[in-house]
Amino acid sequence: MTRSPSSSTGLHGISPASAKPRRAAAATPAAGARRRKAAADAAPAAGSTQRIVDAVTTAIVERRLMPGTKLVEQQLGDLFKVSRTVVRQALNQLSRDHLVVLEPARGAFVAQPSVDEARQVFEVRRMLEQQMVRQLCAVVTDEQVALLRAHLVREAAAVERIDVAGRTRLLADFHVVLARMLGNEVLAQLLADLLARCSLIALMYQSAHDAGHSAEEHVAIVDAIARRDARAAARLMDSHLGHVERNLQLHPRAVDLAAALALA
Amino acid sequence: MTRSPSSSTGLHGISPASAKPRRAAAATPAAGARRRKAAADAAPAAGSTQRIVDAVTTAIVERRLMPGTKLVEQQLGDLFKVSRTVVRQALNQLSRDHLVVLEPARGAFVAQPSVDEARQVFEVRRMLEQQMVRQLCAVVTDEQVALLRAHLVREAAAVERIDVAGRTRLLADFHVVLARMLGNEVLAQLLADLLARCSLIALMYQSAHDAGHSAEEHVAIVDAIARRDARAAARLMDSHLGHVERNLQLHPRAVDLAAALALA
DNA sequence: GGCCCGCAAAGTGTATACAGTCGCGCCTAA
DNA sequence: TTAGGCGCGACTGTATACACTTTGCGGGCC
Repeated sequence: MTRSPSSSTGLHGISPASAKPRRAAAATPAAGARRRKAAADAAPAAGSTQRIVDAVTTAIVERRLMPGTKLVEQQLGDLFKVSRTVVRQALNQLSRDHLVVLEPARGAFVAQPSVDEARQVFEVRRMLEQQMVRQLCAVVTDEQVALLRAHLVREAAAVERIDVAGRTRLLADFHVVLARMLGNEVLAQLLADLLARCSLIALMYQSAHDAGHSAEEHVAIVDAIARRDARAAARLMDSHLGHVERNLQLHPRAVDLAAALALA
Repeated sequence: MTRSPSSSTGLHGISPASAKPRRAAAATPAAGARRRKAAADAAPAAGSTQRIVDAVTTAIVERRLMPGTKLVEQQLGDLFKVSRTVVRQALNQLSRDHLVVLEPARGAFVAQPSVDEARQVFEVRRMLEQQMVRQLCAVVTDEQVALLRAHLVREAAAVERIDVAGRTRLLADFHVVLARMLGNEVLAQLLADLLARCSLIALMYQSAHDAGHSAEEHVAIVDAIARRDARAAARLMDSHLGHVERNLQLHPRAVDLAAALALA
């Protein structure tokens, strides 16, 4: 199977499409040695298109681009010093990830996931991840459990030092790591997709997502996996996702706008 | 939420991306009020890009484009009377659906899913669909059951008259219809994605996929759903997917090429 | 005073032009 | 005869140019 040598087994940014090989700049003469990379953020030497995708993705996830914001092509092109052609490719990829919405002849906008969509995404996650941990209990090795615990340590550290960006990424990556341990790349990428959408959702409906609580629940899940207790692991994962979803303010939320307008 | 008014509730072609609004030709002068919808195949009056995506998708699924075939941009552009720009957008979408692989600076090729990938796709389908039918049993209405039975009738008819293309589409759509009945569009699109990949996989590793057998199993699943027997439905769905996967020749299959070469 | 029409600026959709890369065949030399 | 290098053709990647659509605004009309 011809797969490009990207995708180290380690965790990466949230950006869902980034996981795949995608595109590598070829014809750009001057694109060789642009290498900056702040933290563990955007892949440094990716193709022009991917660079834009990553930048916009992290910008959205880190709340620097609010939902509904219009993304003008020429504007982005100027910022990244590329032509609209490349920008359009990036926007297409982003729309594929449901992070931006393309309105024909009107432009690209940062997506505003509806409450329904949010619920549906969580529903799918519950289906997938419950089964995932259940199966993982059957095949997991002690070394893998150790890797999970190492991840939990990093999570705790990020929570401790109030590193919002890092902790968000780690909390999401936890779920992708679980998928990878099943050796199922398809599942992992699917989940990465869903997690990116979850980030955007959480961003819109966030009330007070207690990161510490999530981290604790991750610990409990890993404990269950370590005991190979499939039943408990599945139940814990289910309740974990339930907590995360319930922390969002999507449940009752102004059914009639009369009340909402009265407030304003 | 602002959703374009596409996506009638009815079933559509297999093409996974097609489900989404995507793109509607705007700048084309002659693109005003073309609305036809012949069978349920390729939408005739979609945007230029979508037209190409649909055409290539059905071409792949109907075995008119074999895996590994190179898709030259200019060539497609000539065929569809559009510029390479549009063709490239279409190829990008197709690569997003895993139906074609884009090799940087080399071109686009019809994907050749590996055995591993095939197994992973089926694994994910099993996870999703087992839970799906289980939940469906809890909420399904009698009318929905009637709709399912109607679908089964169409399946049987297609099997009867040996309409290969139609029957392939209907057998796949069955699963998407189930997803839609949960009211979960996210799940439905995810599943549509996976099903398109399955079509390509089946195409590569097809031994003797007995359509009649699949149709019968669909009947059994619907029966279980009609009885609201979640346990049985989940079990039947699992075994159904197991049968489909086992019918593919991916399991033992020439581990060392010595034997393969000896045969040749 | 309010509504409708038309115009101009901004922005998207598509086509075309150009630059760089890959692959293949030919030609040369051992 | 064969291995290796070189050049040319074909094709991809990117930038630019142009056509069309949308939209905000101002003036005329009711």
